[in-house]
Amino acid sequence: MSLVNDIKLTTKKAVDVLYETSIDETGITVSLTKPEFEGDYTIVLFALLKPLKKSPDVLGNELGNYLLKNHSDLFHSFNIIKGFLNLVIADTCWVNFLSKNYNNTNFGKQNISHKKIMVEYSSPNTNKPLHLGHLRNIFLGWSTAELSKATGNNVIKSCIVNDRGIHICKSMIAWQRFANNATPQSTHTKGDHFVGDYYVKFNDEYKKEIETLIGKGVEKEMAEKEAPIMKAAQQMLVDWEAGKPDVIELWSMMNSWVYEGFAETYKKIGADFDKIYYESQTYILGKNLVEAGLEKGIFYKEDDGSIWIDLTADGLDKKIVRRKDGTAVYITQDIGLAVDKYEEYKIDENIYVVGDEQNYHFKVLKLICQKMGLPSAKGMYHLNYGMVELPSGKMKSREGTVVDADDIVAEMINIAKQKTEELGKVKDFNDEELIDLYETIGLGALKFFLLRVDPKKRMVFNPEESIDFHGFTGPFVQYTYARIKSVLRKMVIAHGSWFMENADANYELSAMNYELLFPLEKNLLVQLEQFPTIVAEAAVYFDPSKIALYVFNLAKTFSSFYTEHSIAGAESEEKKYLRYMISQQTANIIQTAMQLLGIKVPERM
RNA sequence: GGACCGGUAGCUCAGCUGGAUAGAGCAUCAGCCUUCUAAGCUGAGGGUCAUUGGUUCGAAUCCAAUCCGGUUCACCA
Repeated sequence: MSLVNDIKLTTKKAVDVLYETSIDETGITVSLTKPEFEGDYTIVLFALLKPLKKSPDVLGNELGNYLLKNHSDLFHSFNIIKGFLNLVIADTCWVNFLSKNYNNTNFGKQNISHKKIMVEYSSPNTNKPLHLGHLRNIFLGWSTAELSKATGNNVIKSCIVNDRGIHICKSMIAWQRFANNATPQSTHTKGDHFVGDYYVKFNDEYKKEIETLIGKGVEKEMAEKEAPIMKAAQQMLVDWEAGKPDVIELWSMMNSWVYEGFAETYKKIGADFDKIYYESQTYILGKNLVEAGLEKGIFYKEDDGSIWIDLTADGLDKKIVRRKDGTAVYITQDIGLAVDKYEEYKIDENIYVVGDEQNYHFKVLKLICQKMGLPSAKGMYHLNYGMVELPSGKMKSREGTVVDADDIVAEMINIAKQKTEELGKVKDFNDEELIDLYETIGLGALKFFLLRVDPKKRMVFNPEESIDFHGFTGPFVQYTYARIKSVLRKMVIAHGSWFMENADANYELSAMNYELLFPLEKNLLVQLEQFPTIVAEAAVYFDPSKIALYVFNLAKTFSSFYTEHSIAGAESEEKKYLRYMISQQTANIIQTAMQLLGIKVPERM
């Protein structure tokens, strides 16, 4: 139970007793007291004035006096400024909180929700390597899943591999024609990059063929349709769905190259999945469902044989669900997959982490599932996020402006290496420890950068200015953690671990009085206490940026505190224990918060 | 054209379920390492919260209109 909640509930009770009026505690606004006023938390009285027919001063005084008298364990004093009732929380309350939780490495994790949730993320196409946009997706999906777990849910991380479709056929055609049987091994190229090169090659050839046709006097639109290489790709898709052995063989071989490449990247960035779906396996179920829907009259057939659904009555358009040549489109397999997931896991919620450019697609998908009466429609939620853009605008693979995932990861790690070497603080590390540290910092910087902004908003990445290691960044938080751990190690050496681990027992709570906590100590305690609330909020809104912001602010406050007050050399034994406990809990929370973002923290850096 | 999303400091972003004088980081400038790690700390400058109107005790926050930017409405995925 959070302190803010306690304040709300006691206030509700106070109003009940004092005025015999029942109010909803969610209607009580409790906020942090502004630094320029005395107090920790503030009850905003305006909303209560009318129903209780009181002036701000009278209500504030009556309420304040009641709270003080009946909850002296919680409140120390109060003051009223205009319509704001500022409450000073009792120091014993803070210290009790601290001694109860400072050694709990799971503090912040809670058991308040019990749903079965699938989070689908990453979901790559197997025709090209991952790029920066995928990284935002992956970090967001992974973190969201962990946040959901941290509030008690049973979470299944899943991934749909888009391993079939016309785009895959494009790489296949290009490889057939231009590769001379080259392989990733023979060219020493990472498999996903290798296949991606042929996807690019296809588009180059396609463009050339269009130009040739236009040169012969063919209309542009016609040329795009009739280019031989495109025809070949389309034929290959038909052959694939028909199960033509040589096509299937080529397809499996090229996909296996891509999977090897992806596996390497996933391992590097710490992505993992409990269940992997392949579109090549779900699309048939989708096609069958379309067939069934056609019989039920949910879909209709055009004269050319294509199958559609008319959503104009719902304010949307008509949507194709099967091509005239009988092959499945993107949405066909998504219908199948939704059913598949539900049948196997009976999930309460089915979260799709997919970019906001597909908002319309998911609106349509959910609507189709609803119209088909599928139980899986209910829990569908499209967790959409904004695109990662360059200062010049959208990343475009055709213009070569895509920031490759492997490249940016390698670059971040390299920058971490350079900076670490410049600072020269870990000269005694062996090679293994160094590599580990560079990865921790480099990936920490990258993940934090991508997770610190509201997922819903599109974000700009400027490759010219490399990602910062100062300020609101992963390395700053990691550095704060390393500094805390350094102090804690020294204190354990000086006092012995048993002594420090039982700091609360050695600390005389009774000696506390209000003047004892310095502002920075108090600020830290206030922030530490809020952590579980932040975790719950971030989980509910699927928003890791709330964690990033919180942990940064915590680290910032700690850094000020660290500069202002000595921990190991505190002015009294009491203060030493107090600050030890504060430091210990801050470290624990930083570690937990960063873990929820998928970021490791180093003991030294 | 329809639908949806966004516009806050030079730049990148918080704040948006209405509350006190709108906050961070970067960049700029000025300070701080014989004291627990300076990837740090302290301070300064920097704002018509796109515009206009409305709702009310109170609006960056809610509503409407307008302007600007984006996404989408594919027999691509």
